[in-house]
Amino acid sequence: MLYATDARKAIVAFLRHERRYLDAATILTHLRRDAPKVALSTVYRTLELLTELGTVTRRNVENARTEYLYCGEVHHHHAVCRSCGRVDDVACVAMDGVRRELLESRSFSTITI
Amino acid sequence: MLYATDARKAIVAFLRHERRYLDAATILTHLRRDAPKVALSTVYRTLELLTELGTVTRRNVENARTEYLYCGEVHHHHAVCRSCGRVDDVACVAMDGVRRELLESRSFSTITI
DNA sequence: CTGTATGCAAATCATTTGCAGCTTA
DNA sequence: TAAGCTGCAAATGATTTGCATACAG
Repeated sequence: MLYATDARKAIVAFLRHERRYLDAATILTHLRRDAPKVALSTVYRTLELLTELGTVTRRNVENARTEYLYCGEVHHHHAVCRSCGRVDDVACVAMDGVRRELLESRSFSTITI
Repeated sequence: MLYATDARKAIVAFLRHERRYLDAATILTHLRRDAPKVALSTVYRTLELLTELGTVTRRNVENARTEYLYCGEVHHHHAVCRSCGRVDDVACVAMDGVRRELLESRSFSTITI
């Protein structure tokens, strides 16, 4: 059984509010406001859990770091602004044309976007 | 001035032959055959250099690792096989349709693929 | 109460860096 | 020879793990 602890609530609430990719250390820093004694390891463990639950996605970036983004449970895609990092949801169906184009332009048998 | 050292020659030759993304440790292991005393730090420094020269591209993958791929100097794209990791070059022009599709499907003003 | 989560510190793992000695041009 | 490399070992930085304690259900 999963426990709804304060640390977890705080992390989810924060990620849900900040709709952009963030790394664990940054999340911890922002968390200090309300939950001052949360440990970095707890942030990592929670992010790992949320990723498994499908509530959060990760991406690997430069300098051997990982960034996390809240994205609910329904499958969709993201458009990320290169200057401010803001993330915009893109409906699944909106990618169909792109997929078709890729399939036609070359000899791919399968394409996963 | 750049020196054409044995370590560098061996690394470039190997990457050129293995047309897939590999991490530094793996490259070193394969290198041991001909050049047994090459250090891991030399592999990293060489990969860094080759990346700056545009001969190699990097990608960030799971577990805080970086993988490198030999790709010459001419700008192009890659199609990567998910099962064997083999890489196929995709001419720049072949991506134009994809770019156009993306521009039309949503309100992007700029797209870099 | 009992299974889960947490904080803390120590352990890992990939990558980087300092430096004295070795090579290439 | 001199500028550029190299290996080695130690330093770094992100992430993970062990463990005894604290907490949710």
